[in-house]
Amino acid sequence: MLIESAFRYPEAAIAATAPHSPEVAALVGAARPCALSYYRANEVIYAEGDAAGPLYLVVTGAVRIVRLTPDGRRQISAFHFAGEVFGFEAGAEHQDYAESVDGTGVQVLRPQSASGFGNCALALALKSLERANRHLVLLGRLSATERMASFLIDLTDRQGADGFVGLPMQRNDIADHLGLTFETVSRVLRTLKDKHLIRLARVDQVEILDPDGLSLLNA
Amino acid sequence: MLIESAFRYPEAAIAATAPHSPEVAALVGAARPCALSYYRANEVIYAEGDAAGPLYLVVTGAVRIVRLTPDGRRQISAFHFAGEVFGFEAGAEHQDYAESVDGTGVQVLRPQSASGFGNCALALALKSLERANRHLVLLGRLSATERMASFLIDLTDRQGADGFVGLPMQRNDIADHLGLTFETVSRVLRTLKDKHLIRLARVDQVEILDPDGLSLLNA
DNA sequence: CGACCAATTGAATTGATTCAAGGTCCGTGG
DNA sequence: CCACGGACCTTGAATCAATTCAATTGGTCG
Repeated sequence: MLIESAFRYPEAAIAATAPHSPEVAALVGAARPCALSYYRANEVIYAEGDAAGPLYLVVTGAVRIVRLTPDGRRQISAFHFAGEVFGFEAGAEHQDYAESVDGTGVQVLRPQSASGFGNCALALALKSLERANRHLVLLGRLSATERMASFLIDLTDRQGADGFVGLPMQRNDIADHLGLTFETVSRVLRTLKDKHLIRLARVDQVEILDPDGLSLLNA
Repeated sequence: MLIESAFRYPEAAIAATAPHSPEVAALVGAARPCALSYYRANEVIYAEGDAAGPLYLVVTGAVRIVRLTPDGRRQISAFHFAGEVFGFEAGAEHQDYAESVDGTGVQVLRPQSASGFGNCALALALKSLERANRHLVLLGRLSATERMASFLIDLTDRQGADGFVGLPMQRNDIADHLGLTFETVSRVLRTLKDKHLIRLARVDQVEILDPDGLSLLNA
């Protein structure tokens, strides 16, 4: 949907491979070695209509998975960070877009032994399904504040950080992920700040001051 | 969550097996024969915390998949009808409830050959994922009217009916699936009726008068 | 420095909810 | 057979959370 070129990068430019979960390690083992691609911000990794098949491992950076309504409204079904796998598709063609959020290194995974790959893929597909199902609750039943609290807690858990959470995506992306407008995202962050639950160290970095307080808002 | 007993029923009481999709047929082939259970309305098929593993094939009736927030708000992540498979779970324990909506026959599927079963399961798990992702767009970005139109079109497609759609679940269930209140569901159905897009033959049966008109509202 | 894009903040609007009556349907018991 | 009770559904009026519209501020890059 945006700029298209995805040029190769010297592997050295990509940070040391993130530690993988057992499921990801198994999948990588069952895949044959493929290109490691680097994308700058807002490039298309695959588009709606592209042939599905290979999976993708995020090595560095962040990826957003995007669906558009016919009239252009946007829903980001998920973000993926280093160590996570995306690209699952039921049919022959992708129904969504995968785009880099920031500078992003992506490893393509193609099946080596068909059966082994499939079995590893199942575990990860089920994780994606679980994620999606939890997000359905968020979109269907949580208030704006609760959505943001959930999102921040989720990011904290996945980034395994020290109380700081990176927000590499812009407010608009967060809004389209949480089913809100970017103005509301901005306002909610302000109220969380006013309640001393978070601190906005930078526009793209949040410090979690009170994880328990945030959890109470979570749902 | 509700009444617990699930008694066995004579197989004859259950209508002739619905024609299965190729994926479902393959899964049934790779499963060892297991109990066919009958549930009356609003019984629990599995609960949050129950051990995951087996899959379930809906033979007759309808099933709802439910998640609850800590304070009791409810999101129905999916409905399943005859010929559909549910019960996918990433971890060892279910994170949601499966409940019968009306009188429902369910076939339990347990792996016979581990690998064959897993490969068949992947295709169906991906279908569930695709469904969930489409529902994310509905919850995140569609208006109440659009949600209802989408829901009715989806049911039409899945029930393969002649312009009539059964609504075996009550308004409250529809609301908790579409992220609305039951009053809003009622009101939206009224406005669709006033626009001559549908007719409420009975409270649980909708006639689609103008599929194209509905599709225009779809998104 | 100036231009541009993203983020914040404020004020007015609105779609959906909440609260509150009724109405309909159906099974049960007199 | 019909009256009653309860569960579900419909409809109306008032409210509210989030959006829309509109500036303004902040940050980055040539």
